[in-house]
Amino acid sequence: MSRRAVSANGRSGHGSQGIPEATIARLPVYLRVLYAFAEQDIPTVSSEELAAAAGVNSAKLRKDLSHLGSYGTRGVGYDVEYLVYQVSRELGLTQDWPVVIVGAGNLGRALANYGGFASRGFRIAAVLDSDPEVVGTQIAGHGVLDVEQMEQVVARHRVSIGVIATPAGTAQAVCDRLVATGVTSILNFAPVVLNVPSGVDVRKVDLSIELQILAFHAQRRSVVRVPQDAQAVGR
Amino acid sequence: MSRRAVSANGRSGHGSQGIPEATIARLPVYLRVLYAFAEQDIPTVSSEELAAAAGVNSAKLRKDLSHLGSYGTRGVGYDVEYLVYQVSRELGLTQDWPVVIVGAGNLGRALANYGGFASRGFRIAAVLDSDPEVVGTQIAGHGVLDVEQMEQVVARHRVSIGVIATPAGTAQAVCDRLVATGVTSILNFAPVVLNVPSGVDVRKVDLSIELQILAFHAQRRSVVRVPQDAQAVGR
DNA sequence: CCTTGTGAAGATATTCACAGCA
DNA sequence: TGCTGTGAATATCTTCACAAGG
Repeated sequence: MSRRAVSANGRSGHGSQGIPEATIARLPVYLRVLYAFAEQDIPTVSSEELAAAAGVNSAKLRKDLSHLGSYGTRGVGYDVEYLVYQVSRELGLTQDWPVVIVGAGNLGRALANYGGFASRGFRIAAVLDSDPEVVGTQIAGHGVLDVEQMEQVVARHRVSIGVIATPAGTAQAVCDRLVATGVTSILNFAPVVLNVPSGVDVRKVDLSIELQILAFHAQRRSVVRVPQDAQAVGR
Repeated sequence: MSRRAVSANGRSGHGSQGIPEATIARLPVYLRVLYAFAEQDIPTVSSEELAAAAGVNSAKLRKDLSHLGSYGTRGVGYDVEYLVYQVSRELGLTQDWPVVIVGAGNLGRALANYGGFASRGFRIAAVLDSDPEVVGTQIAGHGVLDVEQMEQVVARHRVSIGVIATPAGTAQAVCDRLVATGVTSILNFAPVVLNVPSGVDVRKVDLSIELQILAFHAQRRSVVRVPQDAQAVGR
């Protein structure tokens, strides 16, 4: 799956320390499901219900949540509102994260228009591109700026998260430049392995890798006909 | 990380059996790097070189490759061409995978235009949408078809991989319908947990989850100033 | 009672370190 | 000699199963 750079054992000084990476990766899913429960005005959920909705088993969910603290009530379950707050806080979503998107092609446009982007904590500070044809056009309410303005944009909006949606060929150069301006978290959609100095966190989203993993399993299925129930599914 | 449904221990009859899931997830990266070496006409690579380019450590790379067989030469390294072939074969990329994309919004368009899509094994059989405004328009050389034609398209092109690029609200319905027509591998871009019967493999790509994981680490970094070298990076 | 929180067991994954072979 | 392939050691993650507690 994805790339992780920072070793994540910074051991925070306050309450919770050393939350496992695998747990971190699931918290956003729990959070989304919790919001769904909240919207239906459901006040409390059991680990069983939450787990089912999130597609994991309940022991795992309980252990995950136990890393944040003891926020449940035995015999009852978890208070939805309260847990939303605690998970949000743990993920750092109680603060605002200005994001800069580099690359205003099809993908950049899709990202800028993606609803879940603006919601809950993330805000597009700017969309940048190097193509003079594209610079100046309007995308999701943002005028596309020239990539030359990266330094000013990052400084002015205190951007710490950069999204790379450029072609593979320019991704490393864009990345270097983002890092040079002080961006320390990068989400990379270009199909290349980025080289970054230590202290910079890179995550990768790669369509073709996902497809290839699917192909592997599909092939496997068609080669050996799997016995009826030698399969497990995420509920 | 991502979701995996099939338990993947089908134990194939021929040479290789039981390749770990973590290894499978890295093979596409190795493959991409190998292609880059091949393009530069480099005939052989050591595990050290390959690992560096792929952003992993060399012991891991060697162990990964050892699951496919003994394709290296001690004292020399791996033959690039040969390894490309072996990895491709293992991933099932020596055959053609027709893919149907459901949802022709910004994201669907971006996916259809994504170059790496058409390359190496994957072929867009059709792009479907339910919006009469969109049906009939042209995307990346494909006329958008009505989602009502899903069954015919899947049958005619023997599609086994479906990509869901619809809004969250309709994703489950689209998924159910794909499954009903016989699609057993699904790549989901909608921010929902899909329910599928056993035997169907779902992978999820979720922008906002990746952002939230980045936010967690970014917050962590800003709260506790990490000692200079208590960090490890993917090269 | 019912459900959380968690030690302990088990399963996977990573890394080390070196034997074995070209 | 140099690099692969791999047992053994370690670290991480998942699952079980039950004590603790509202």
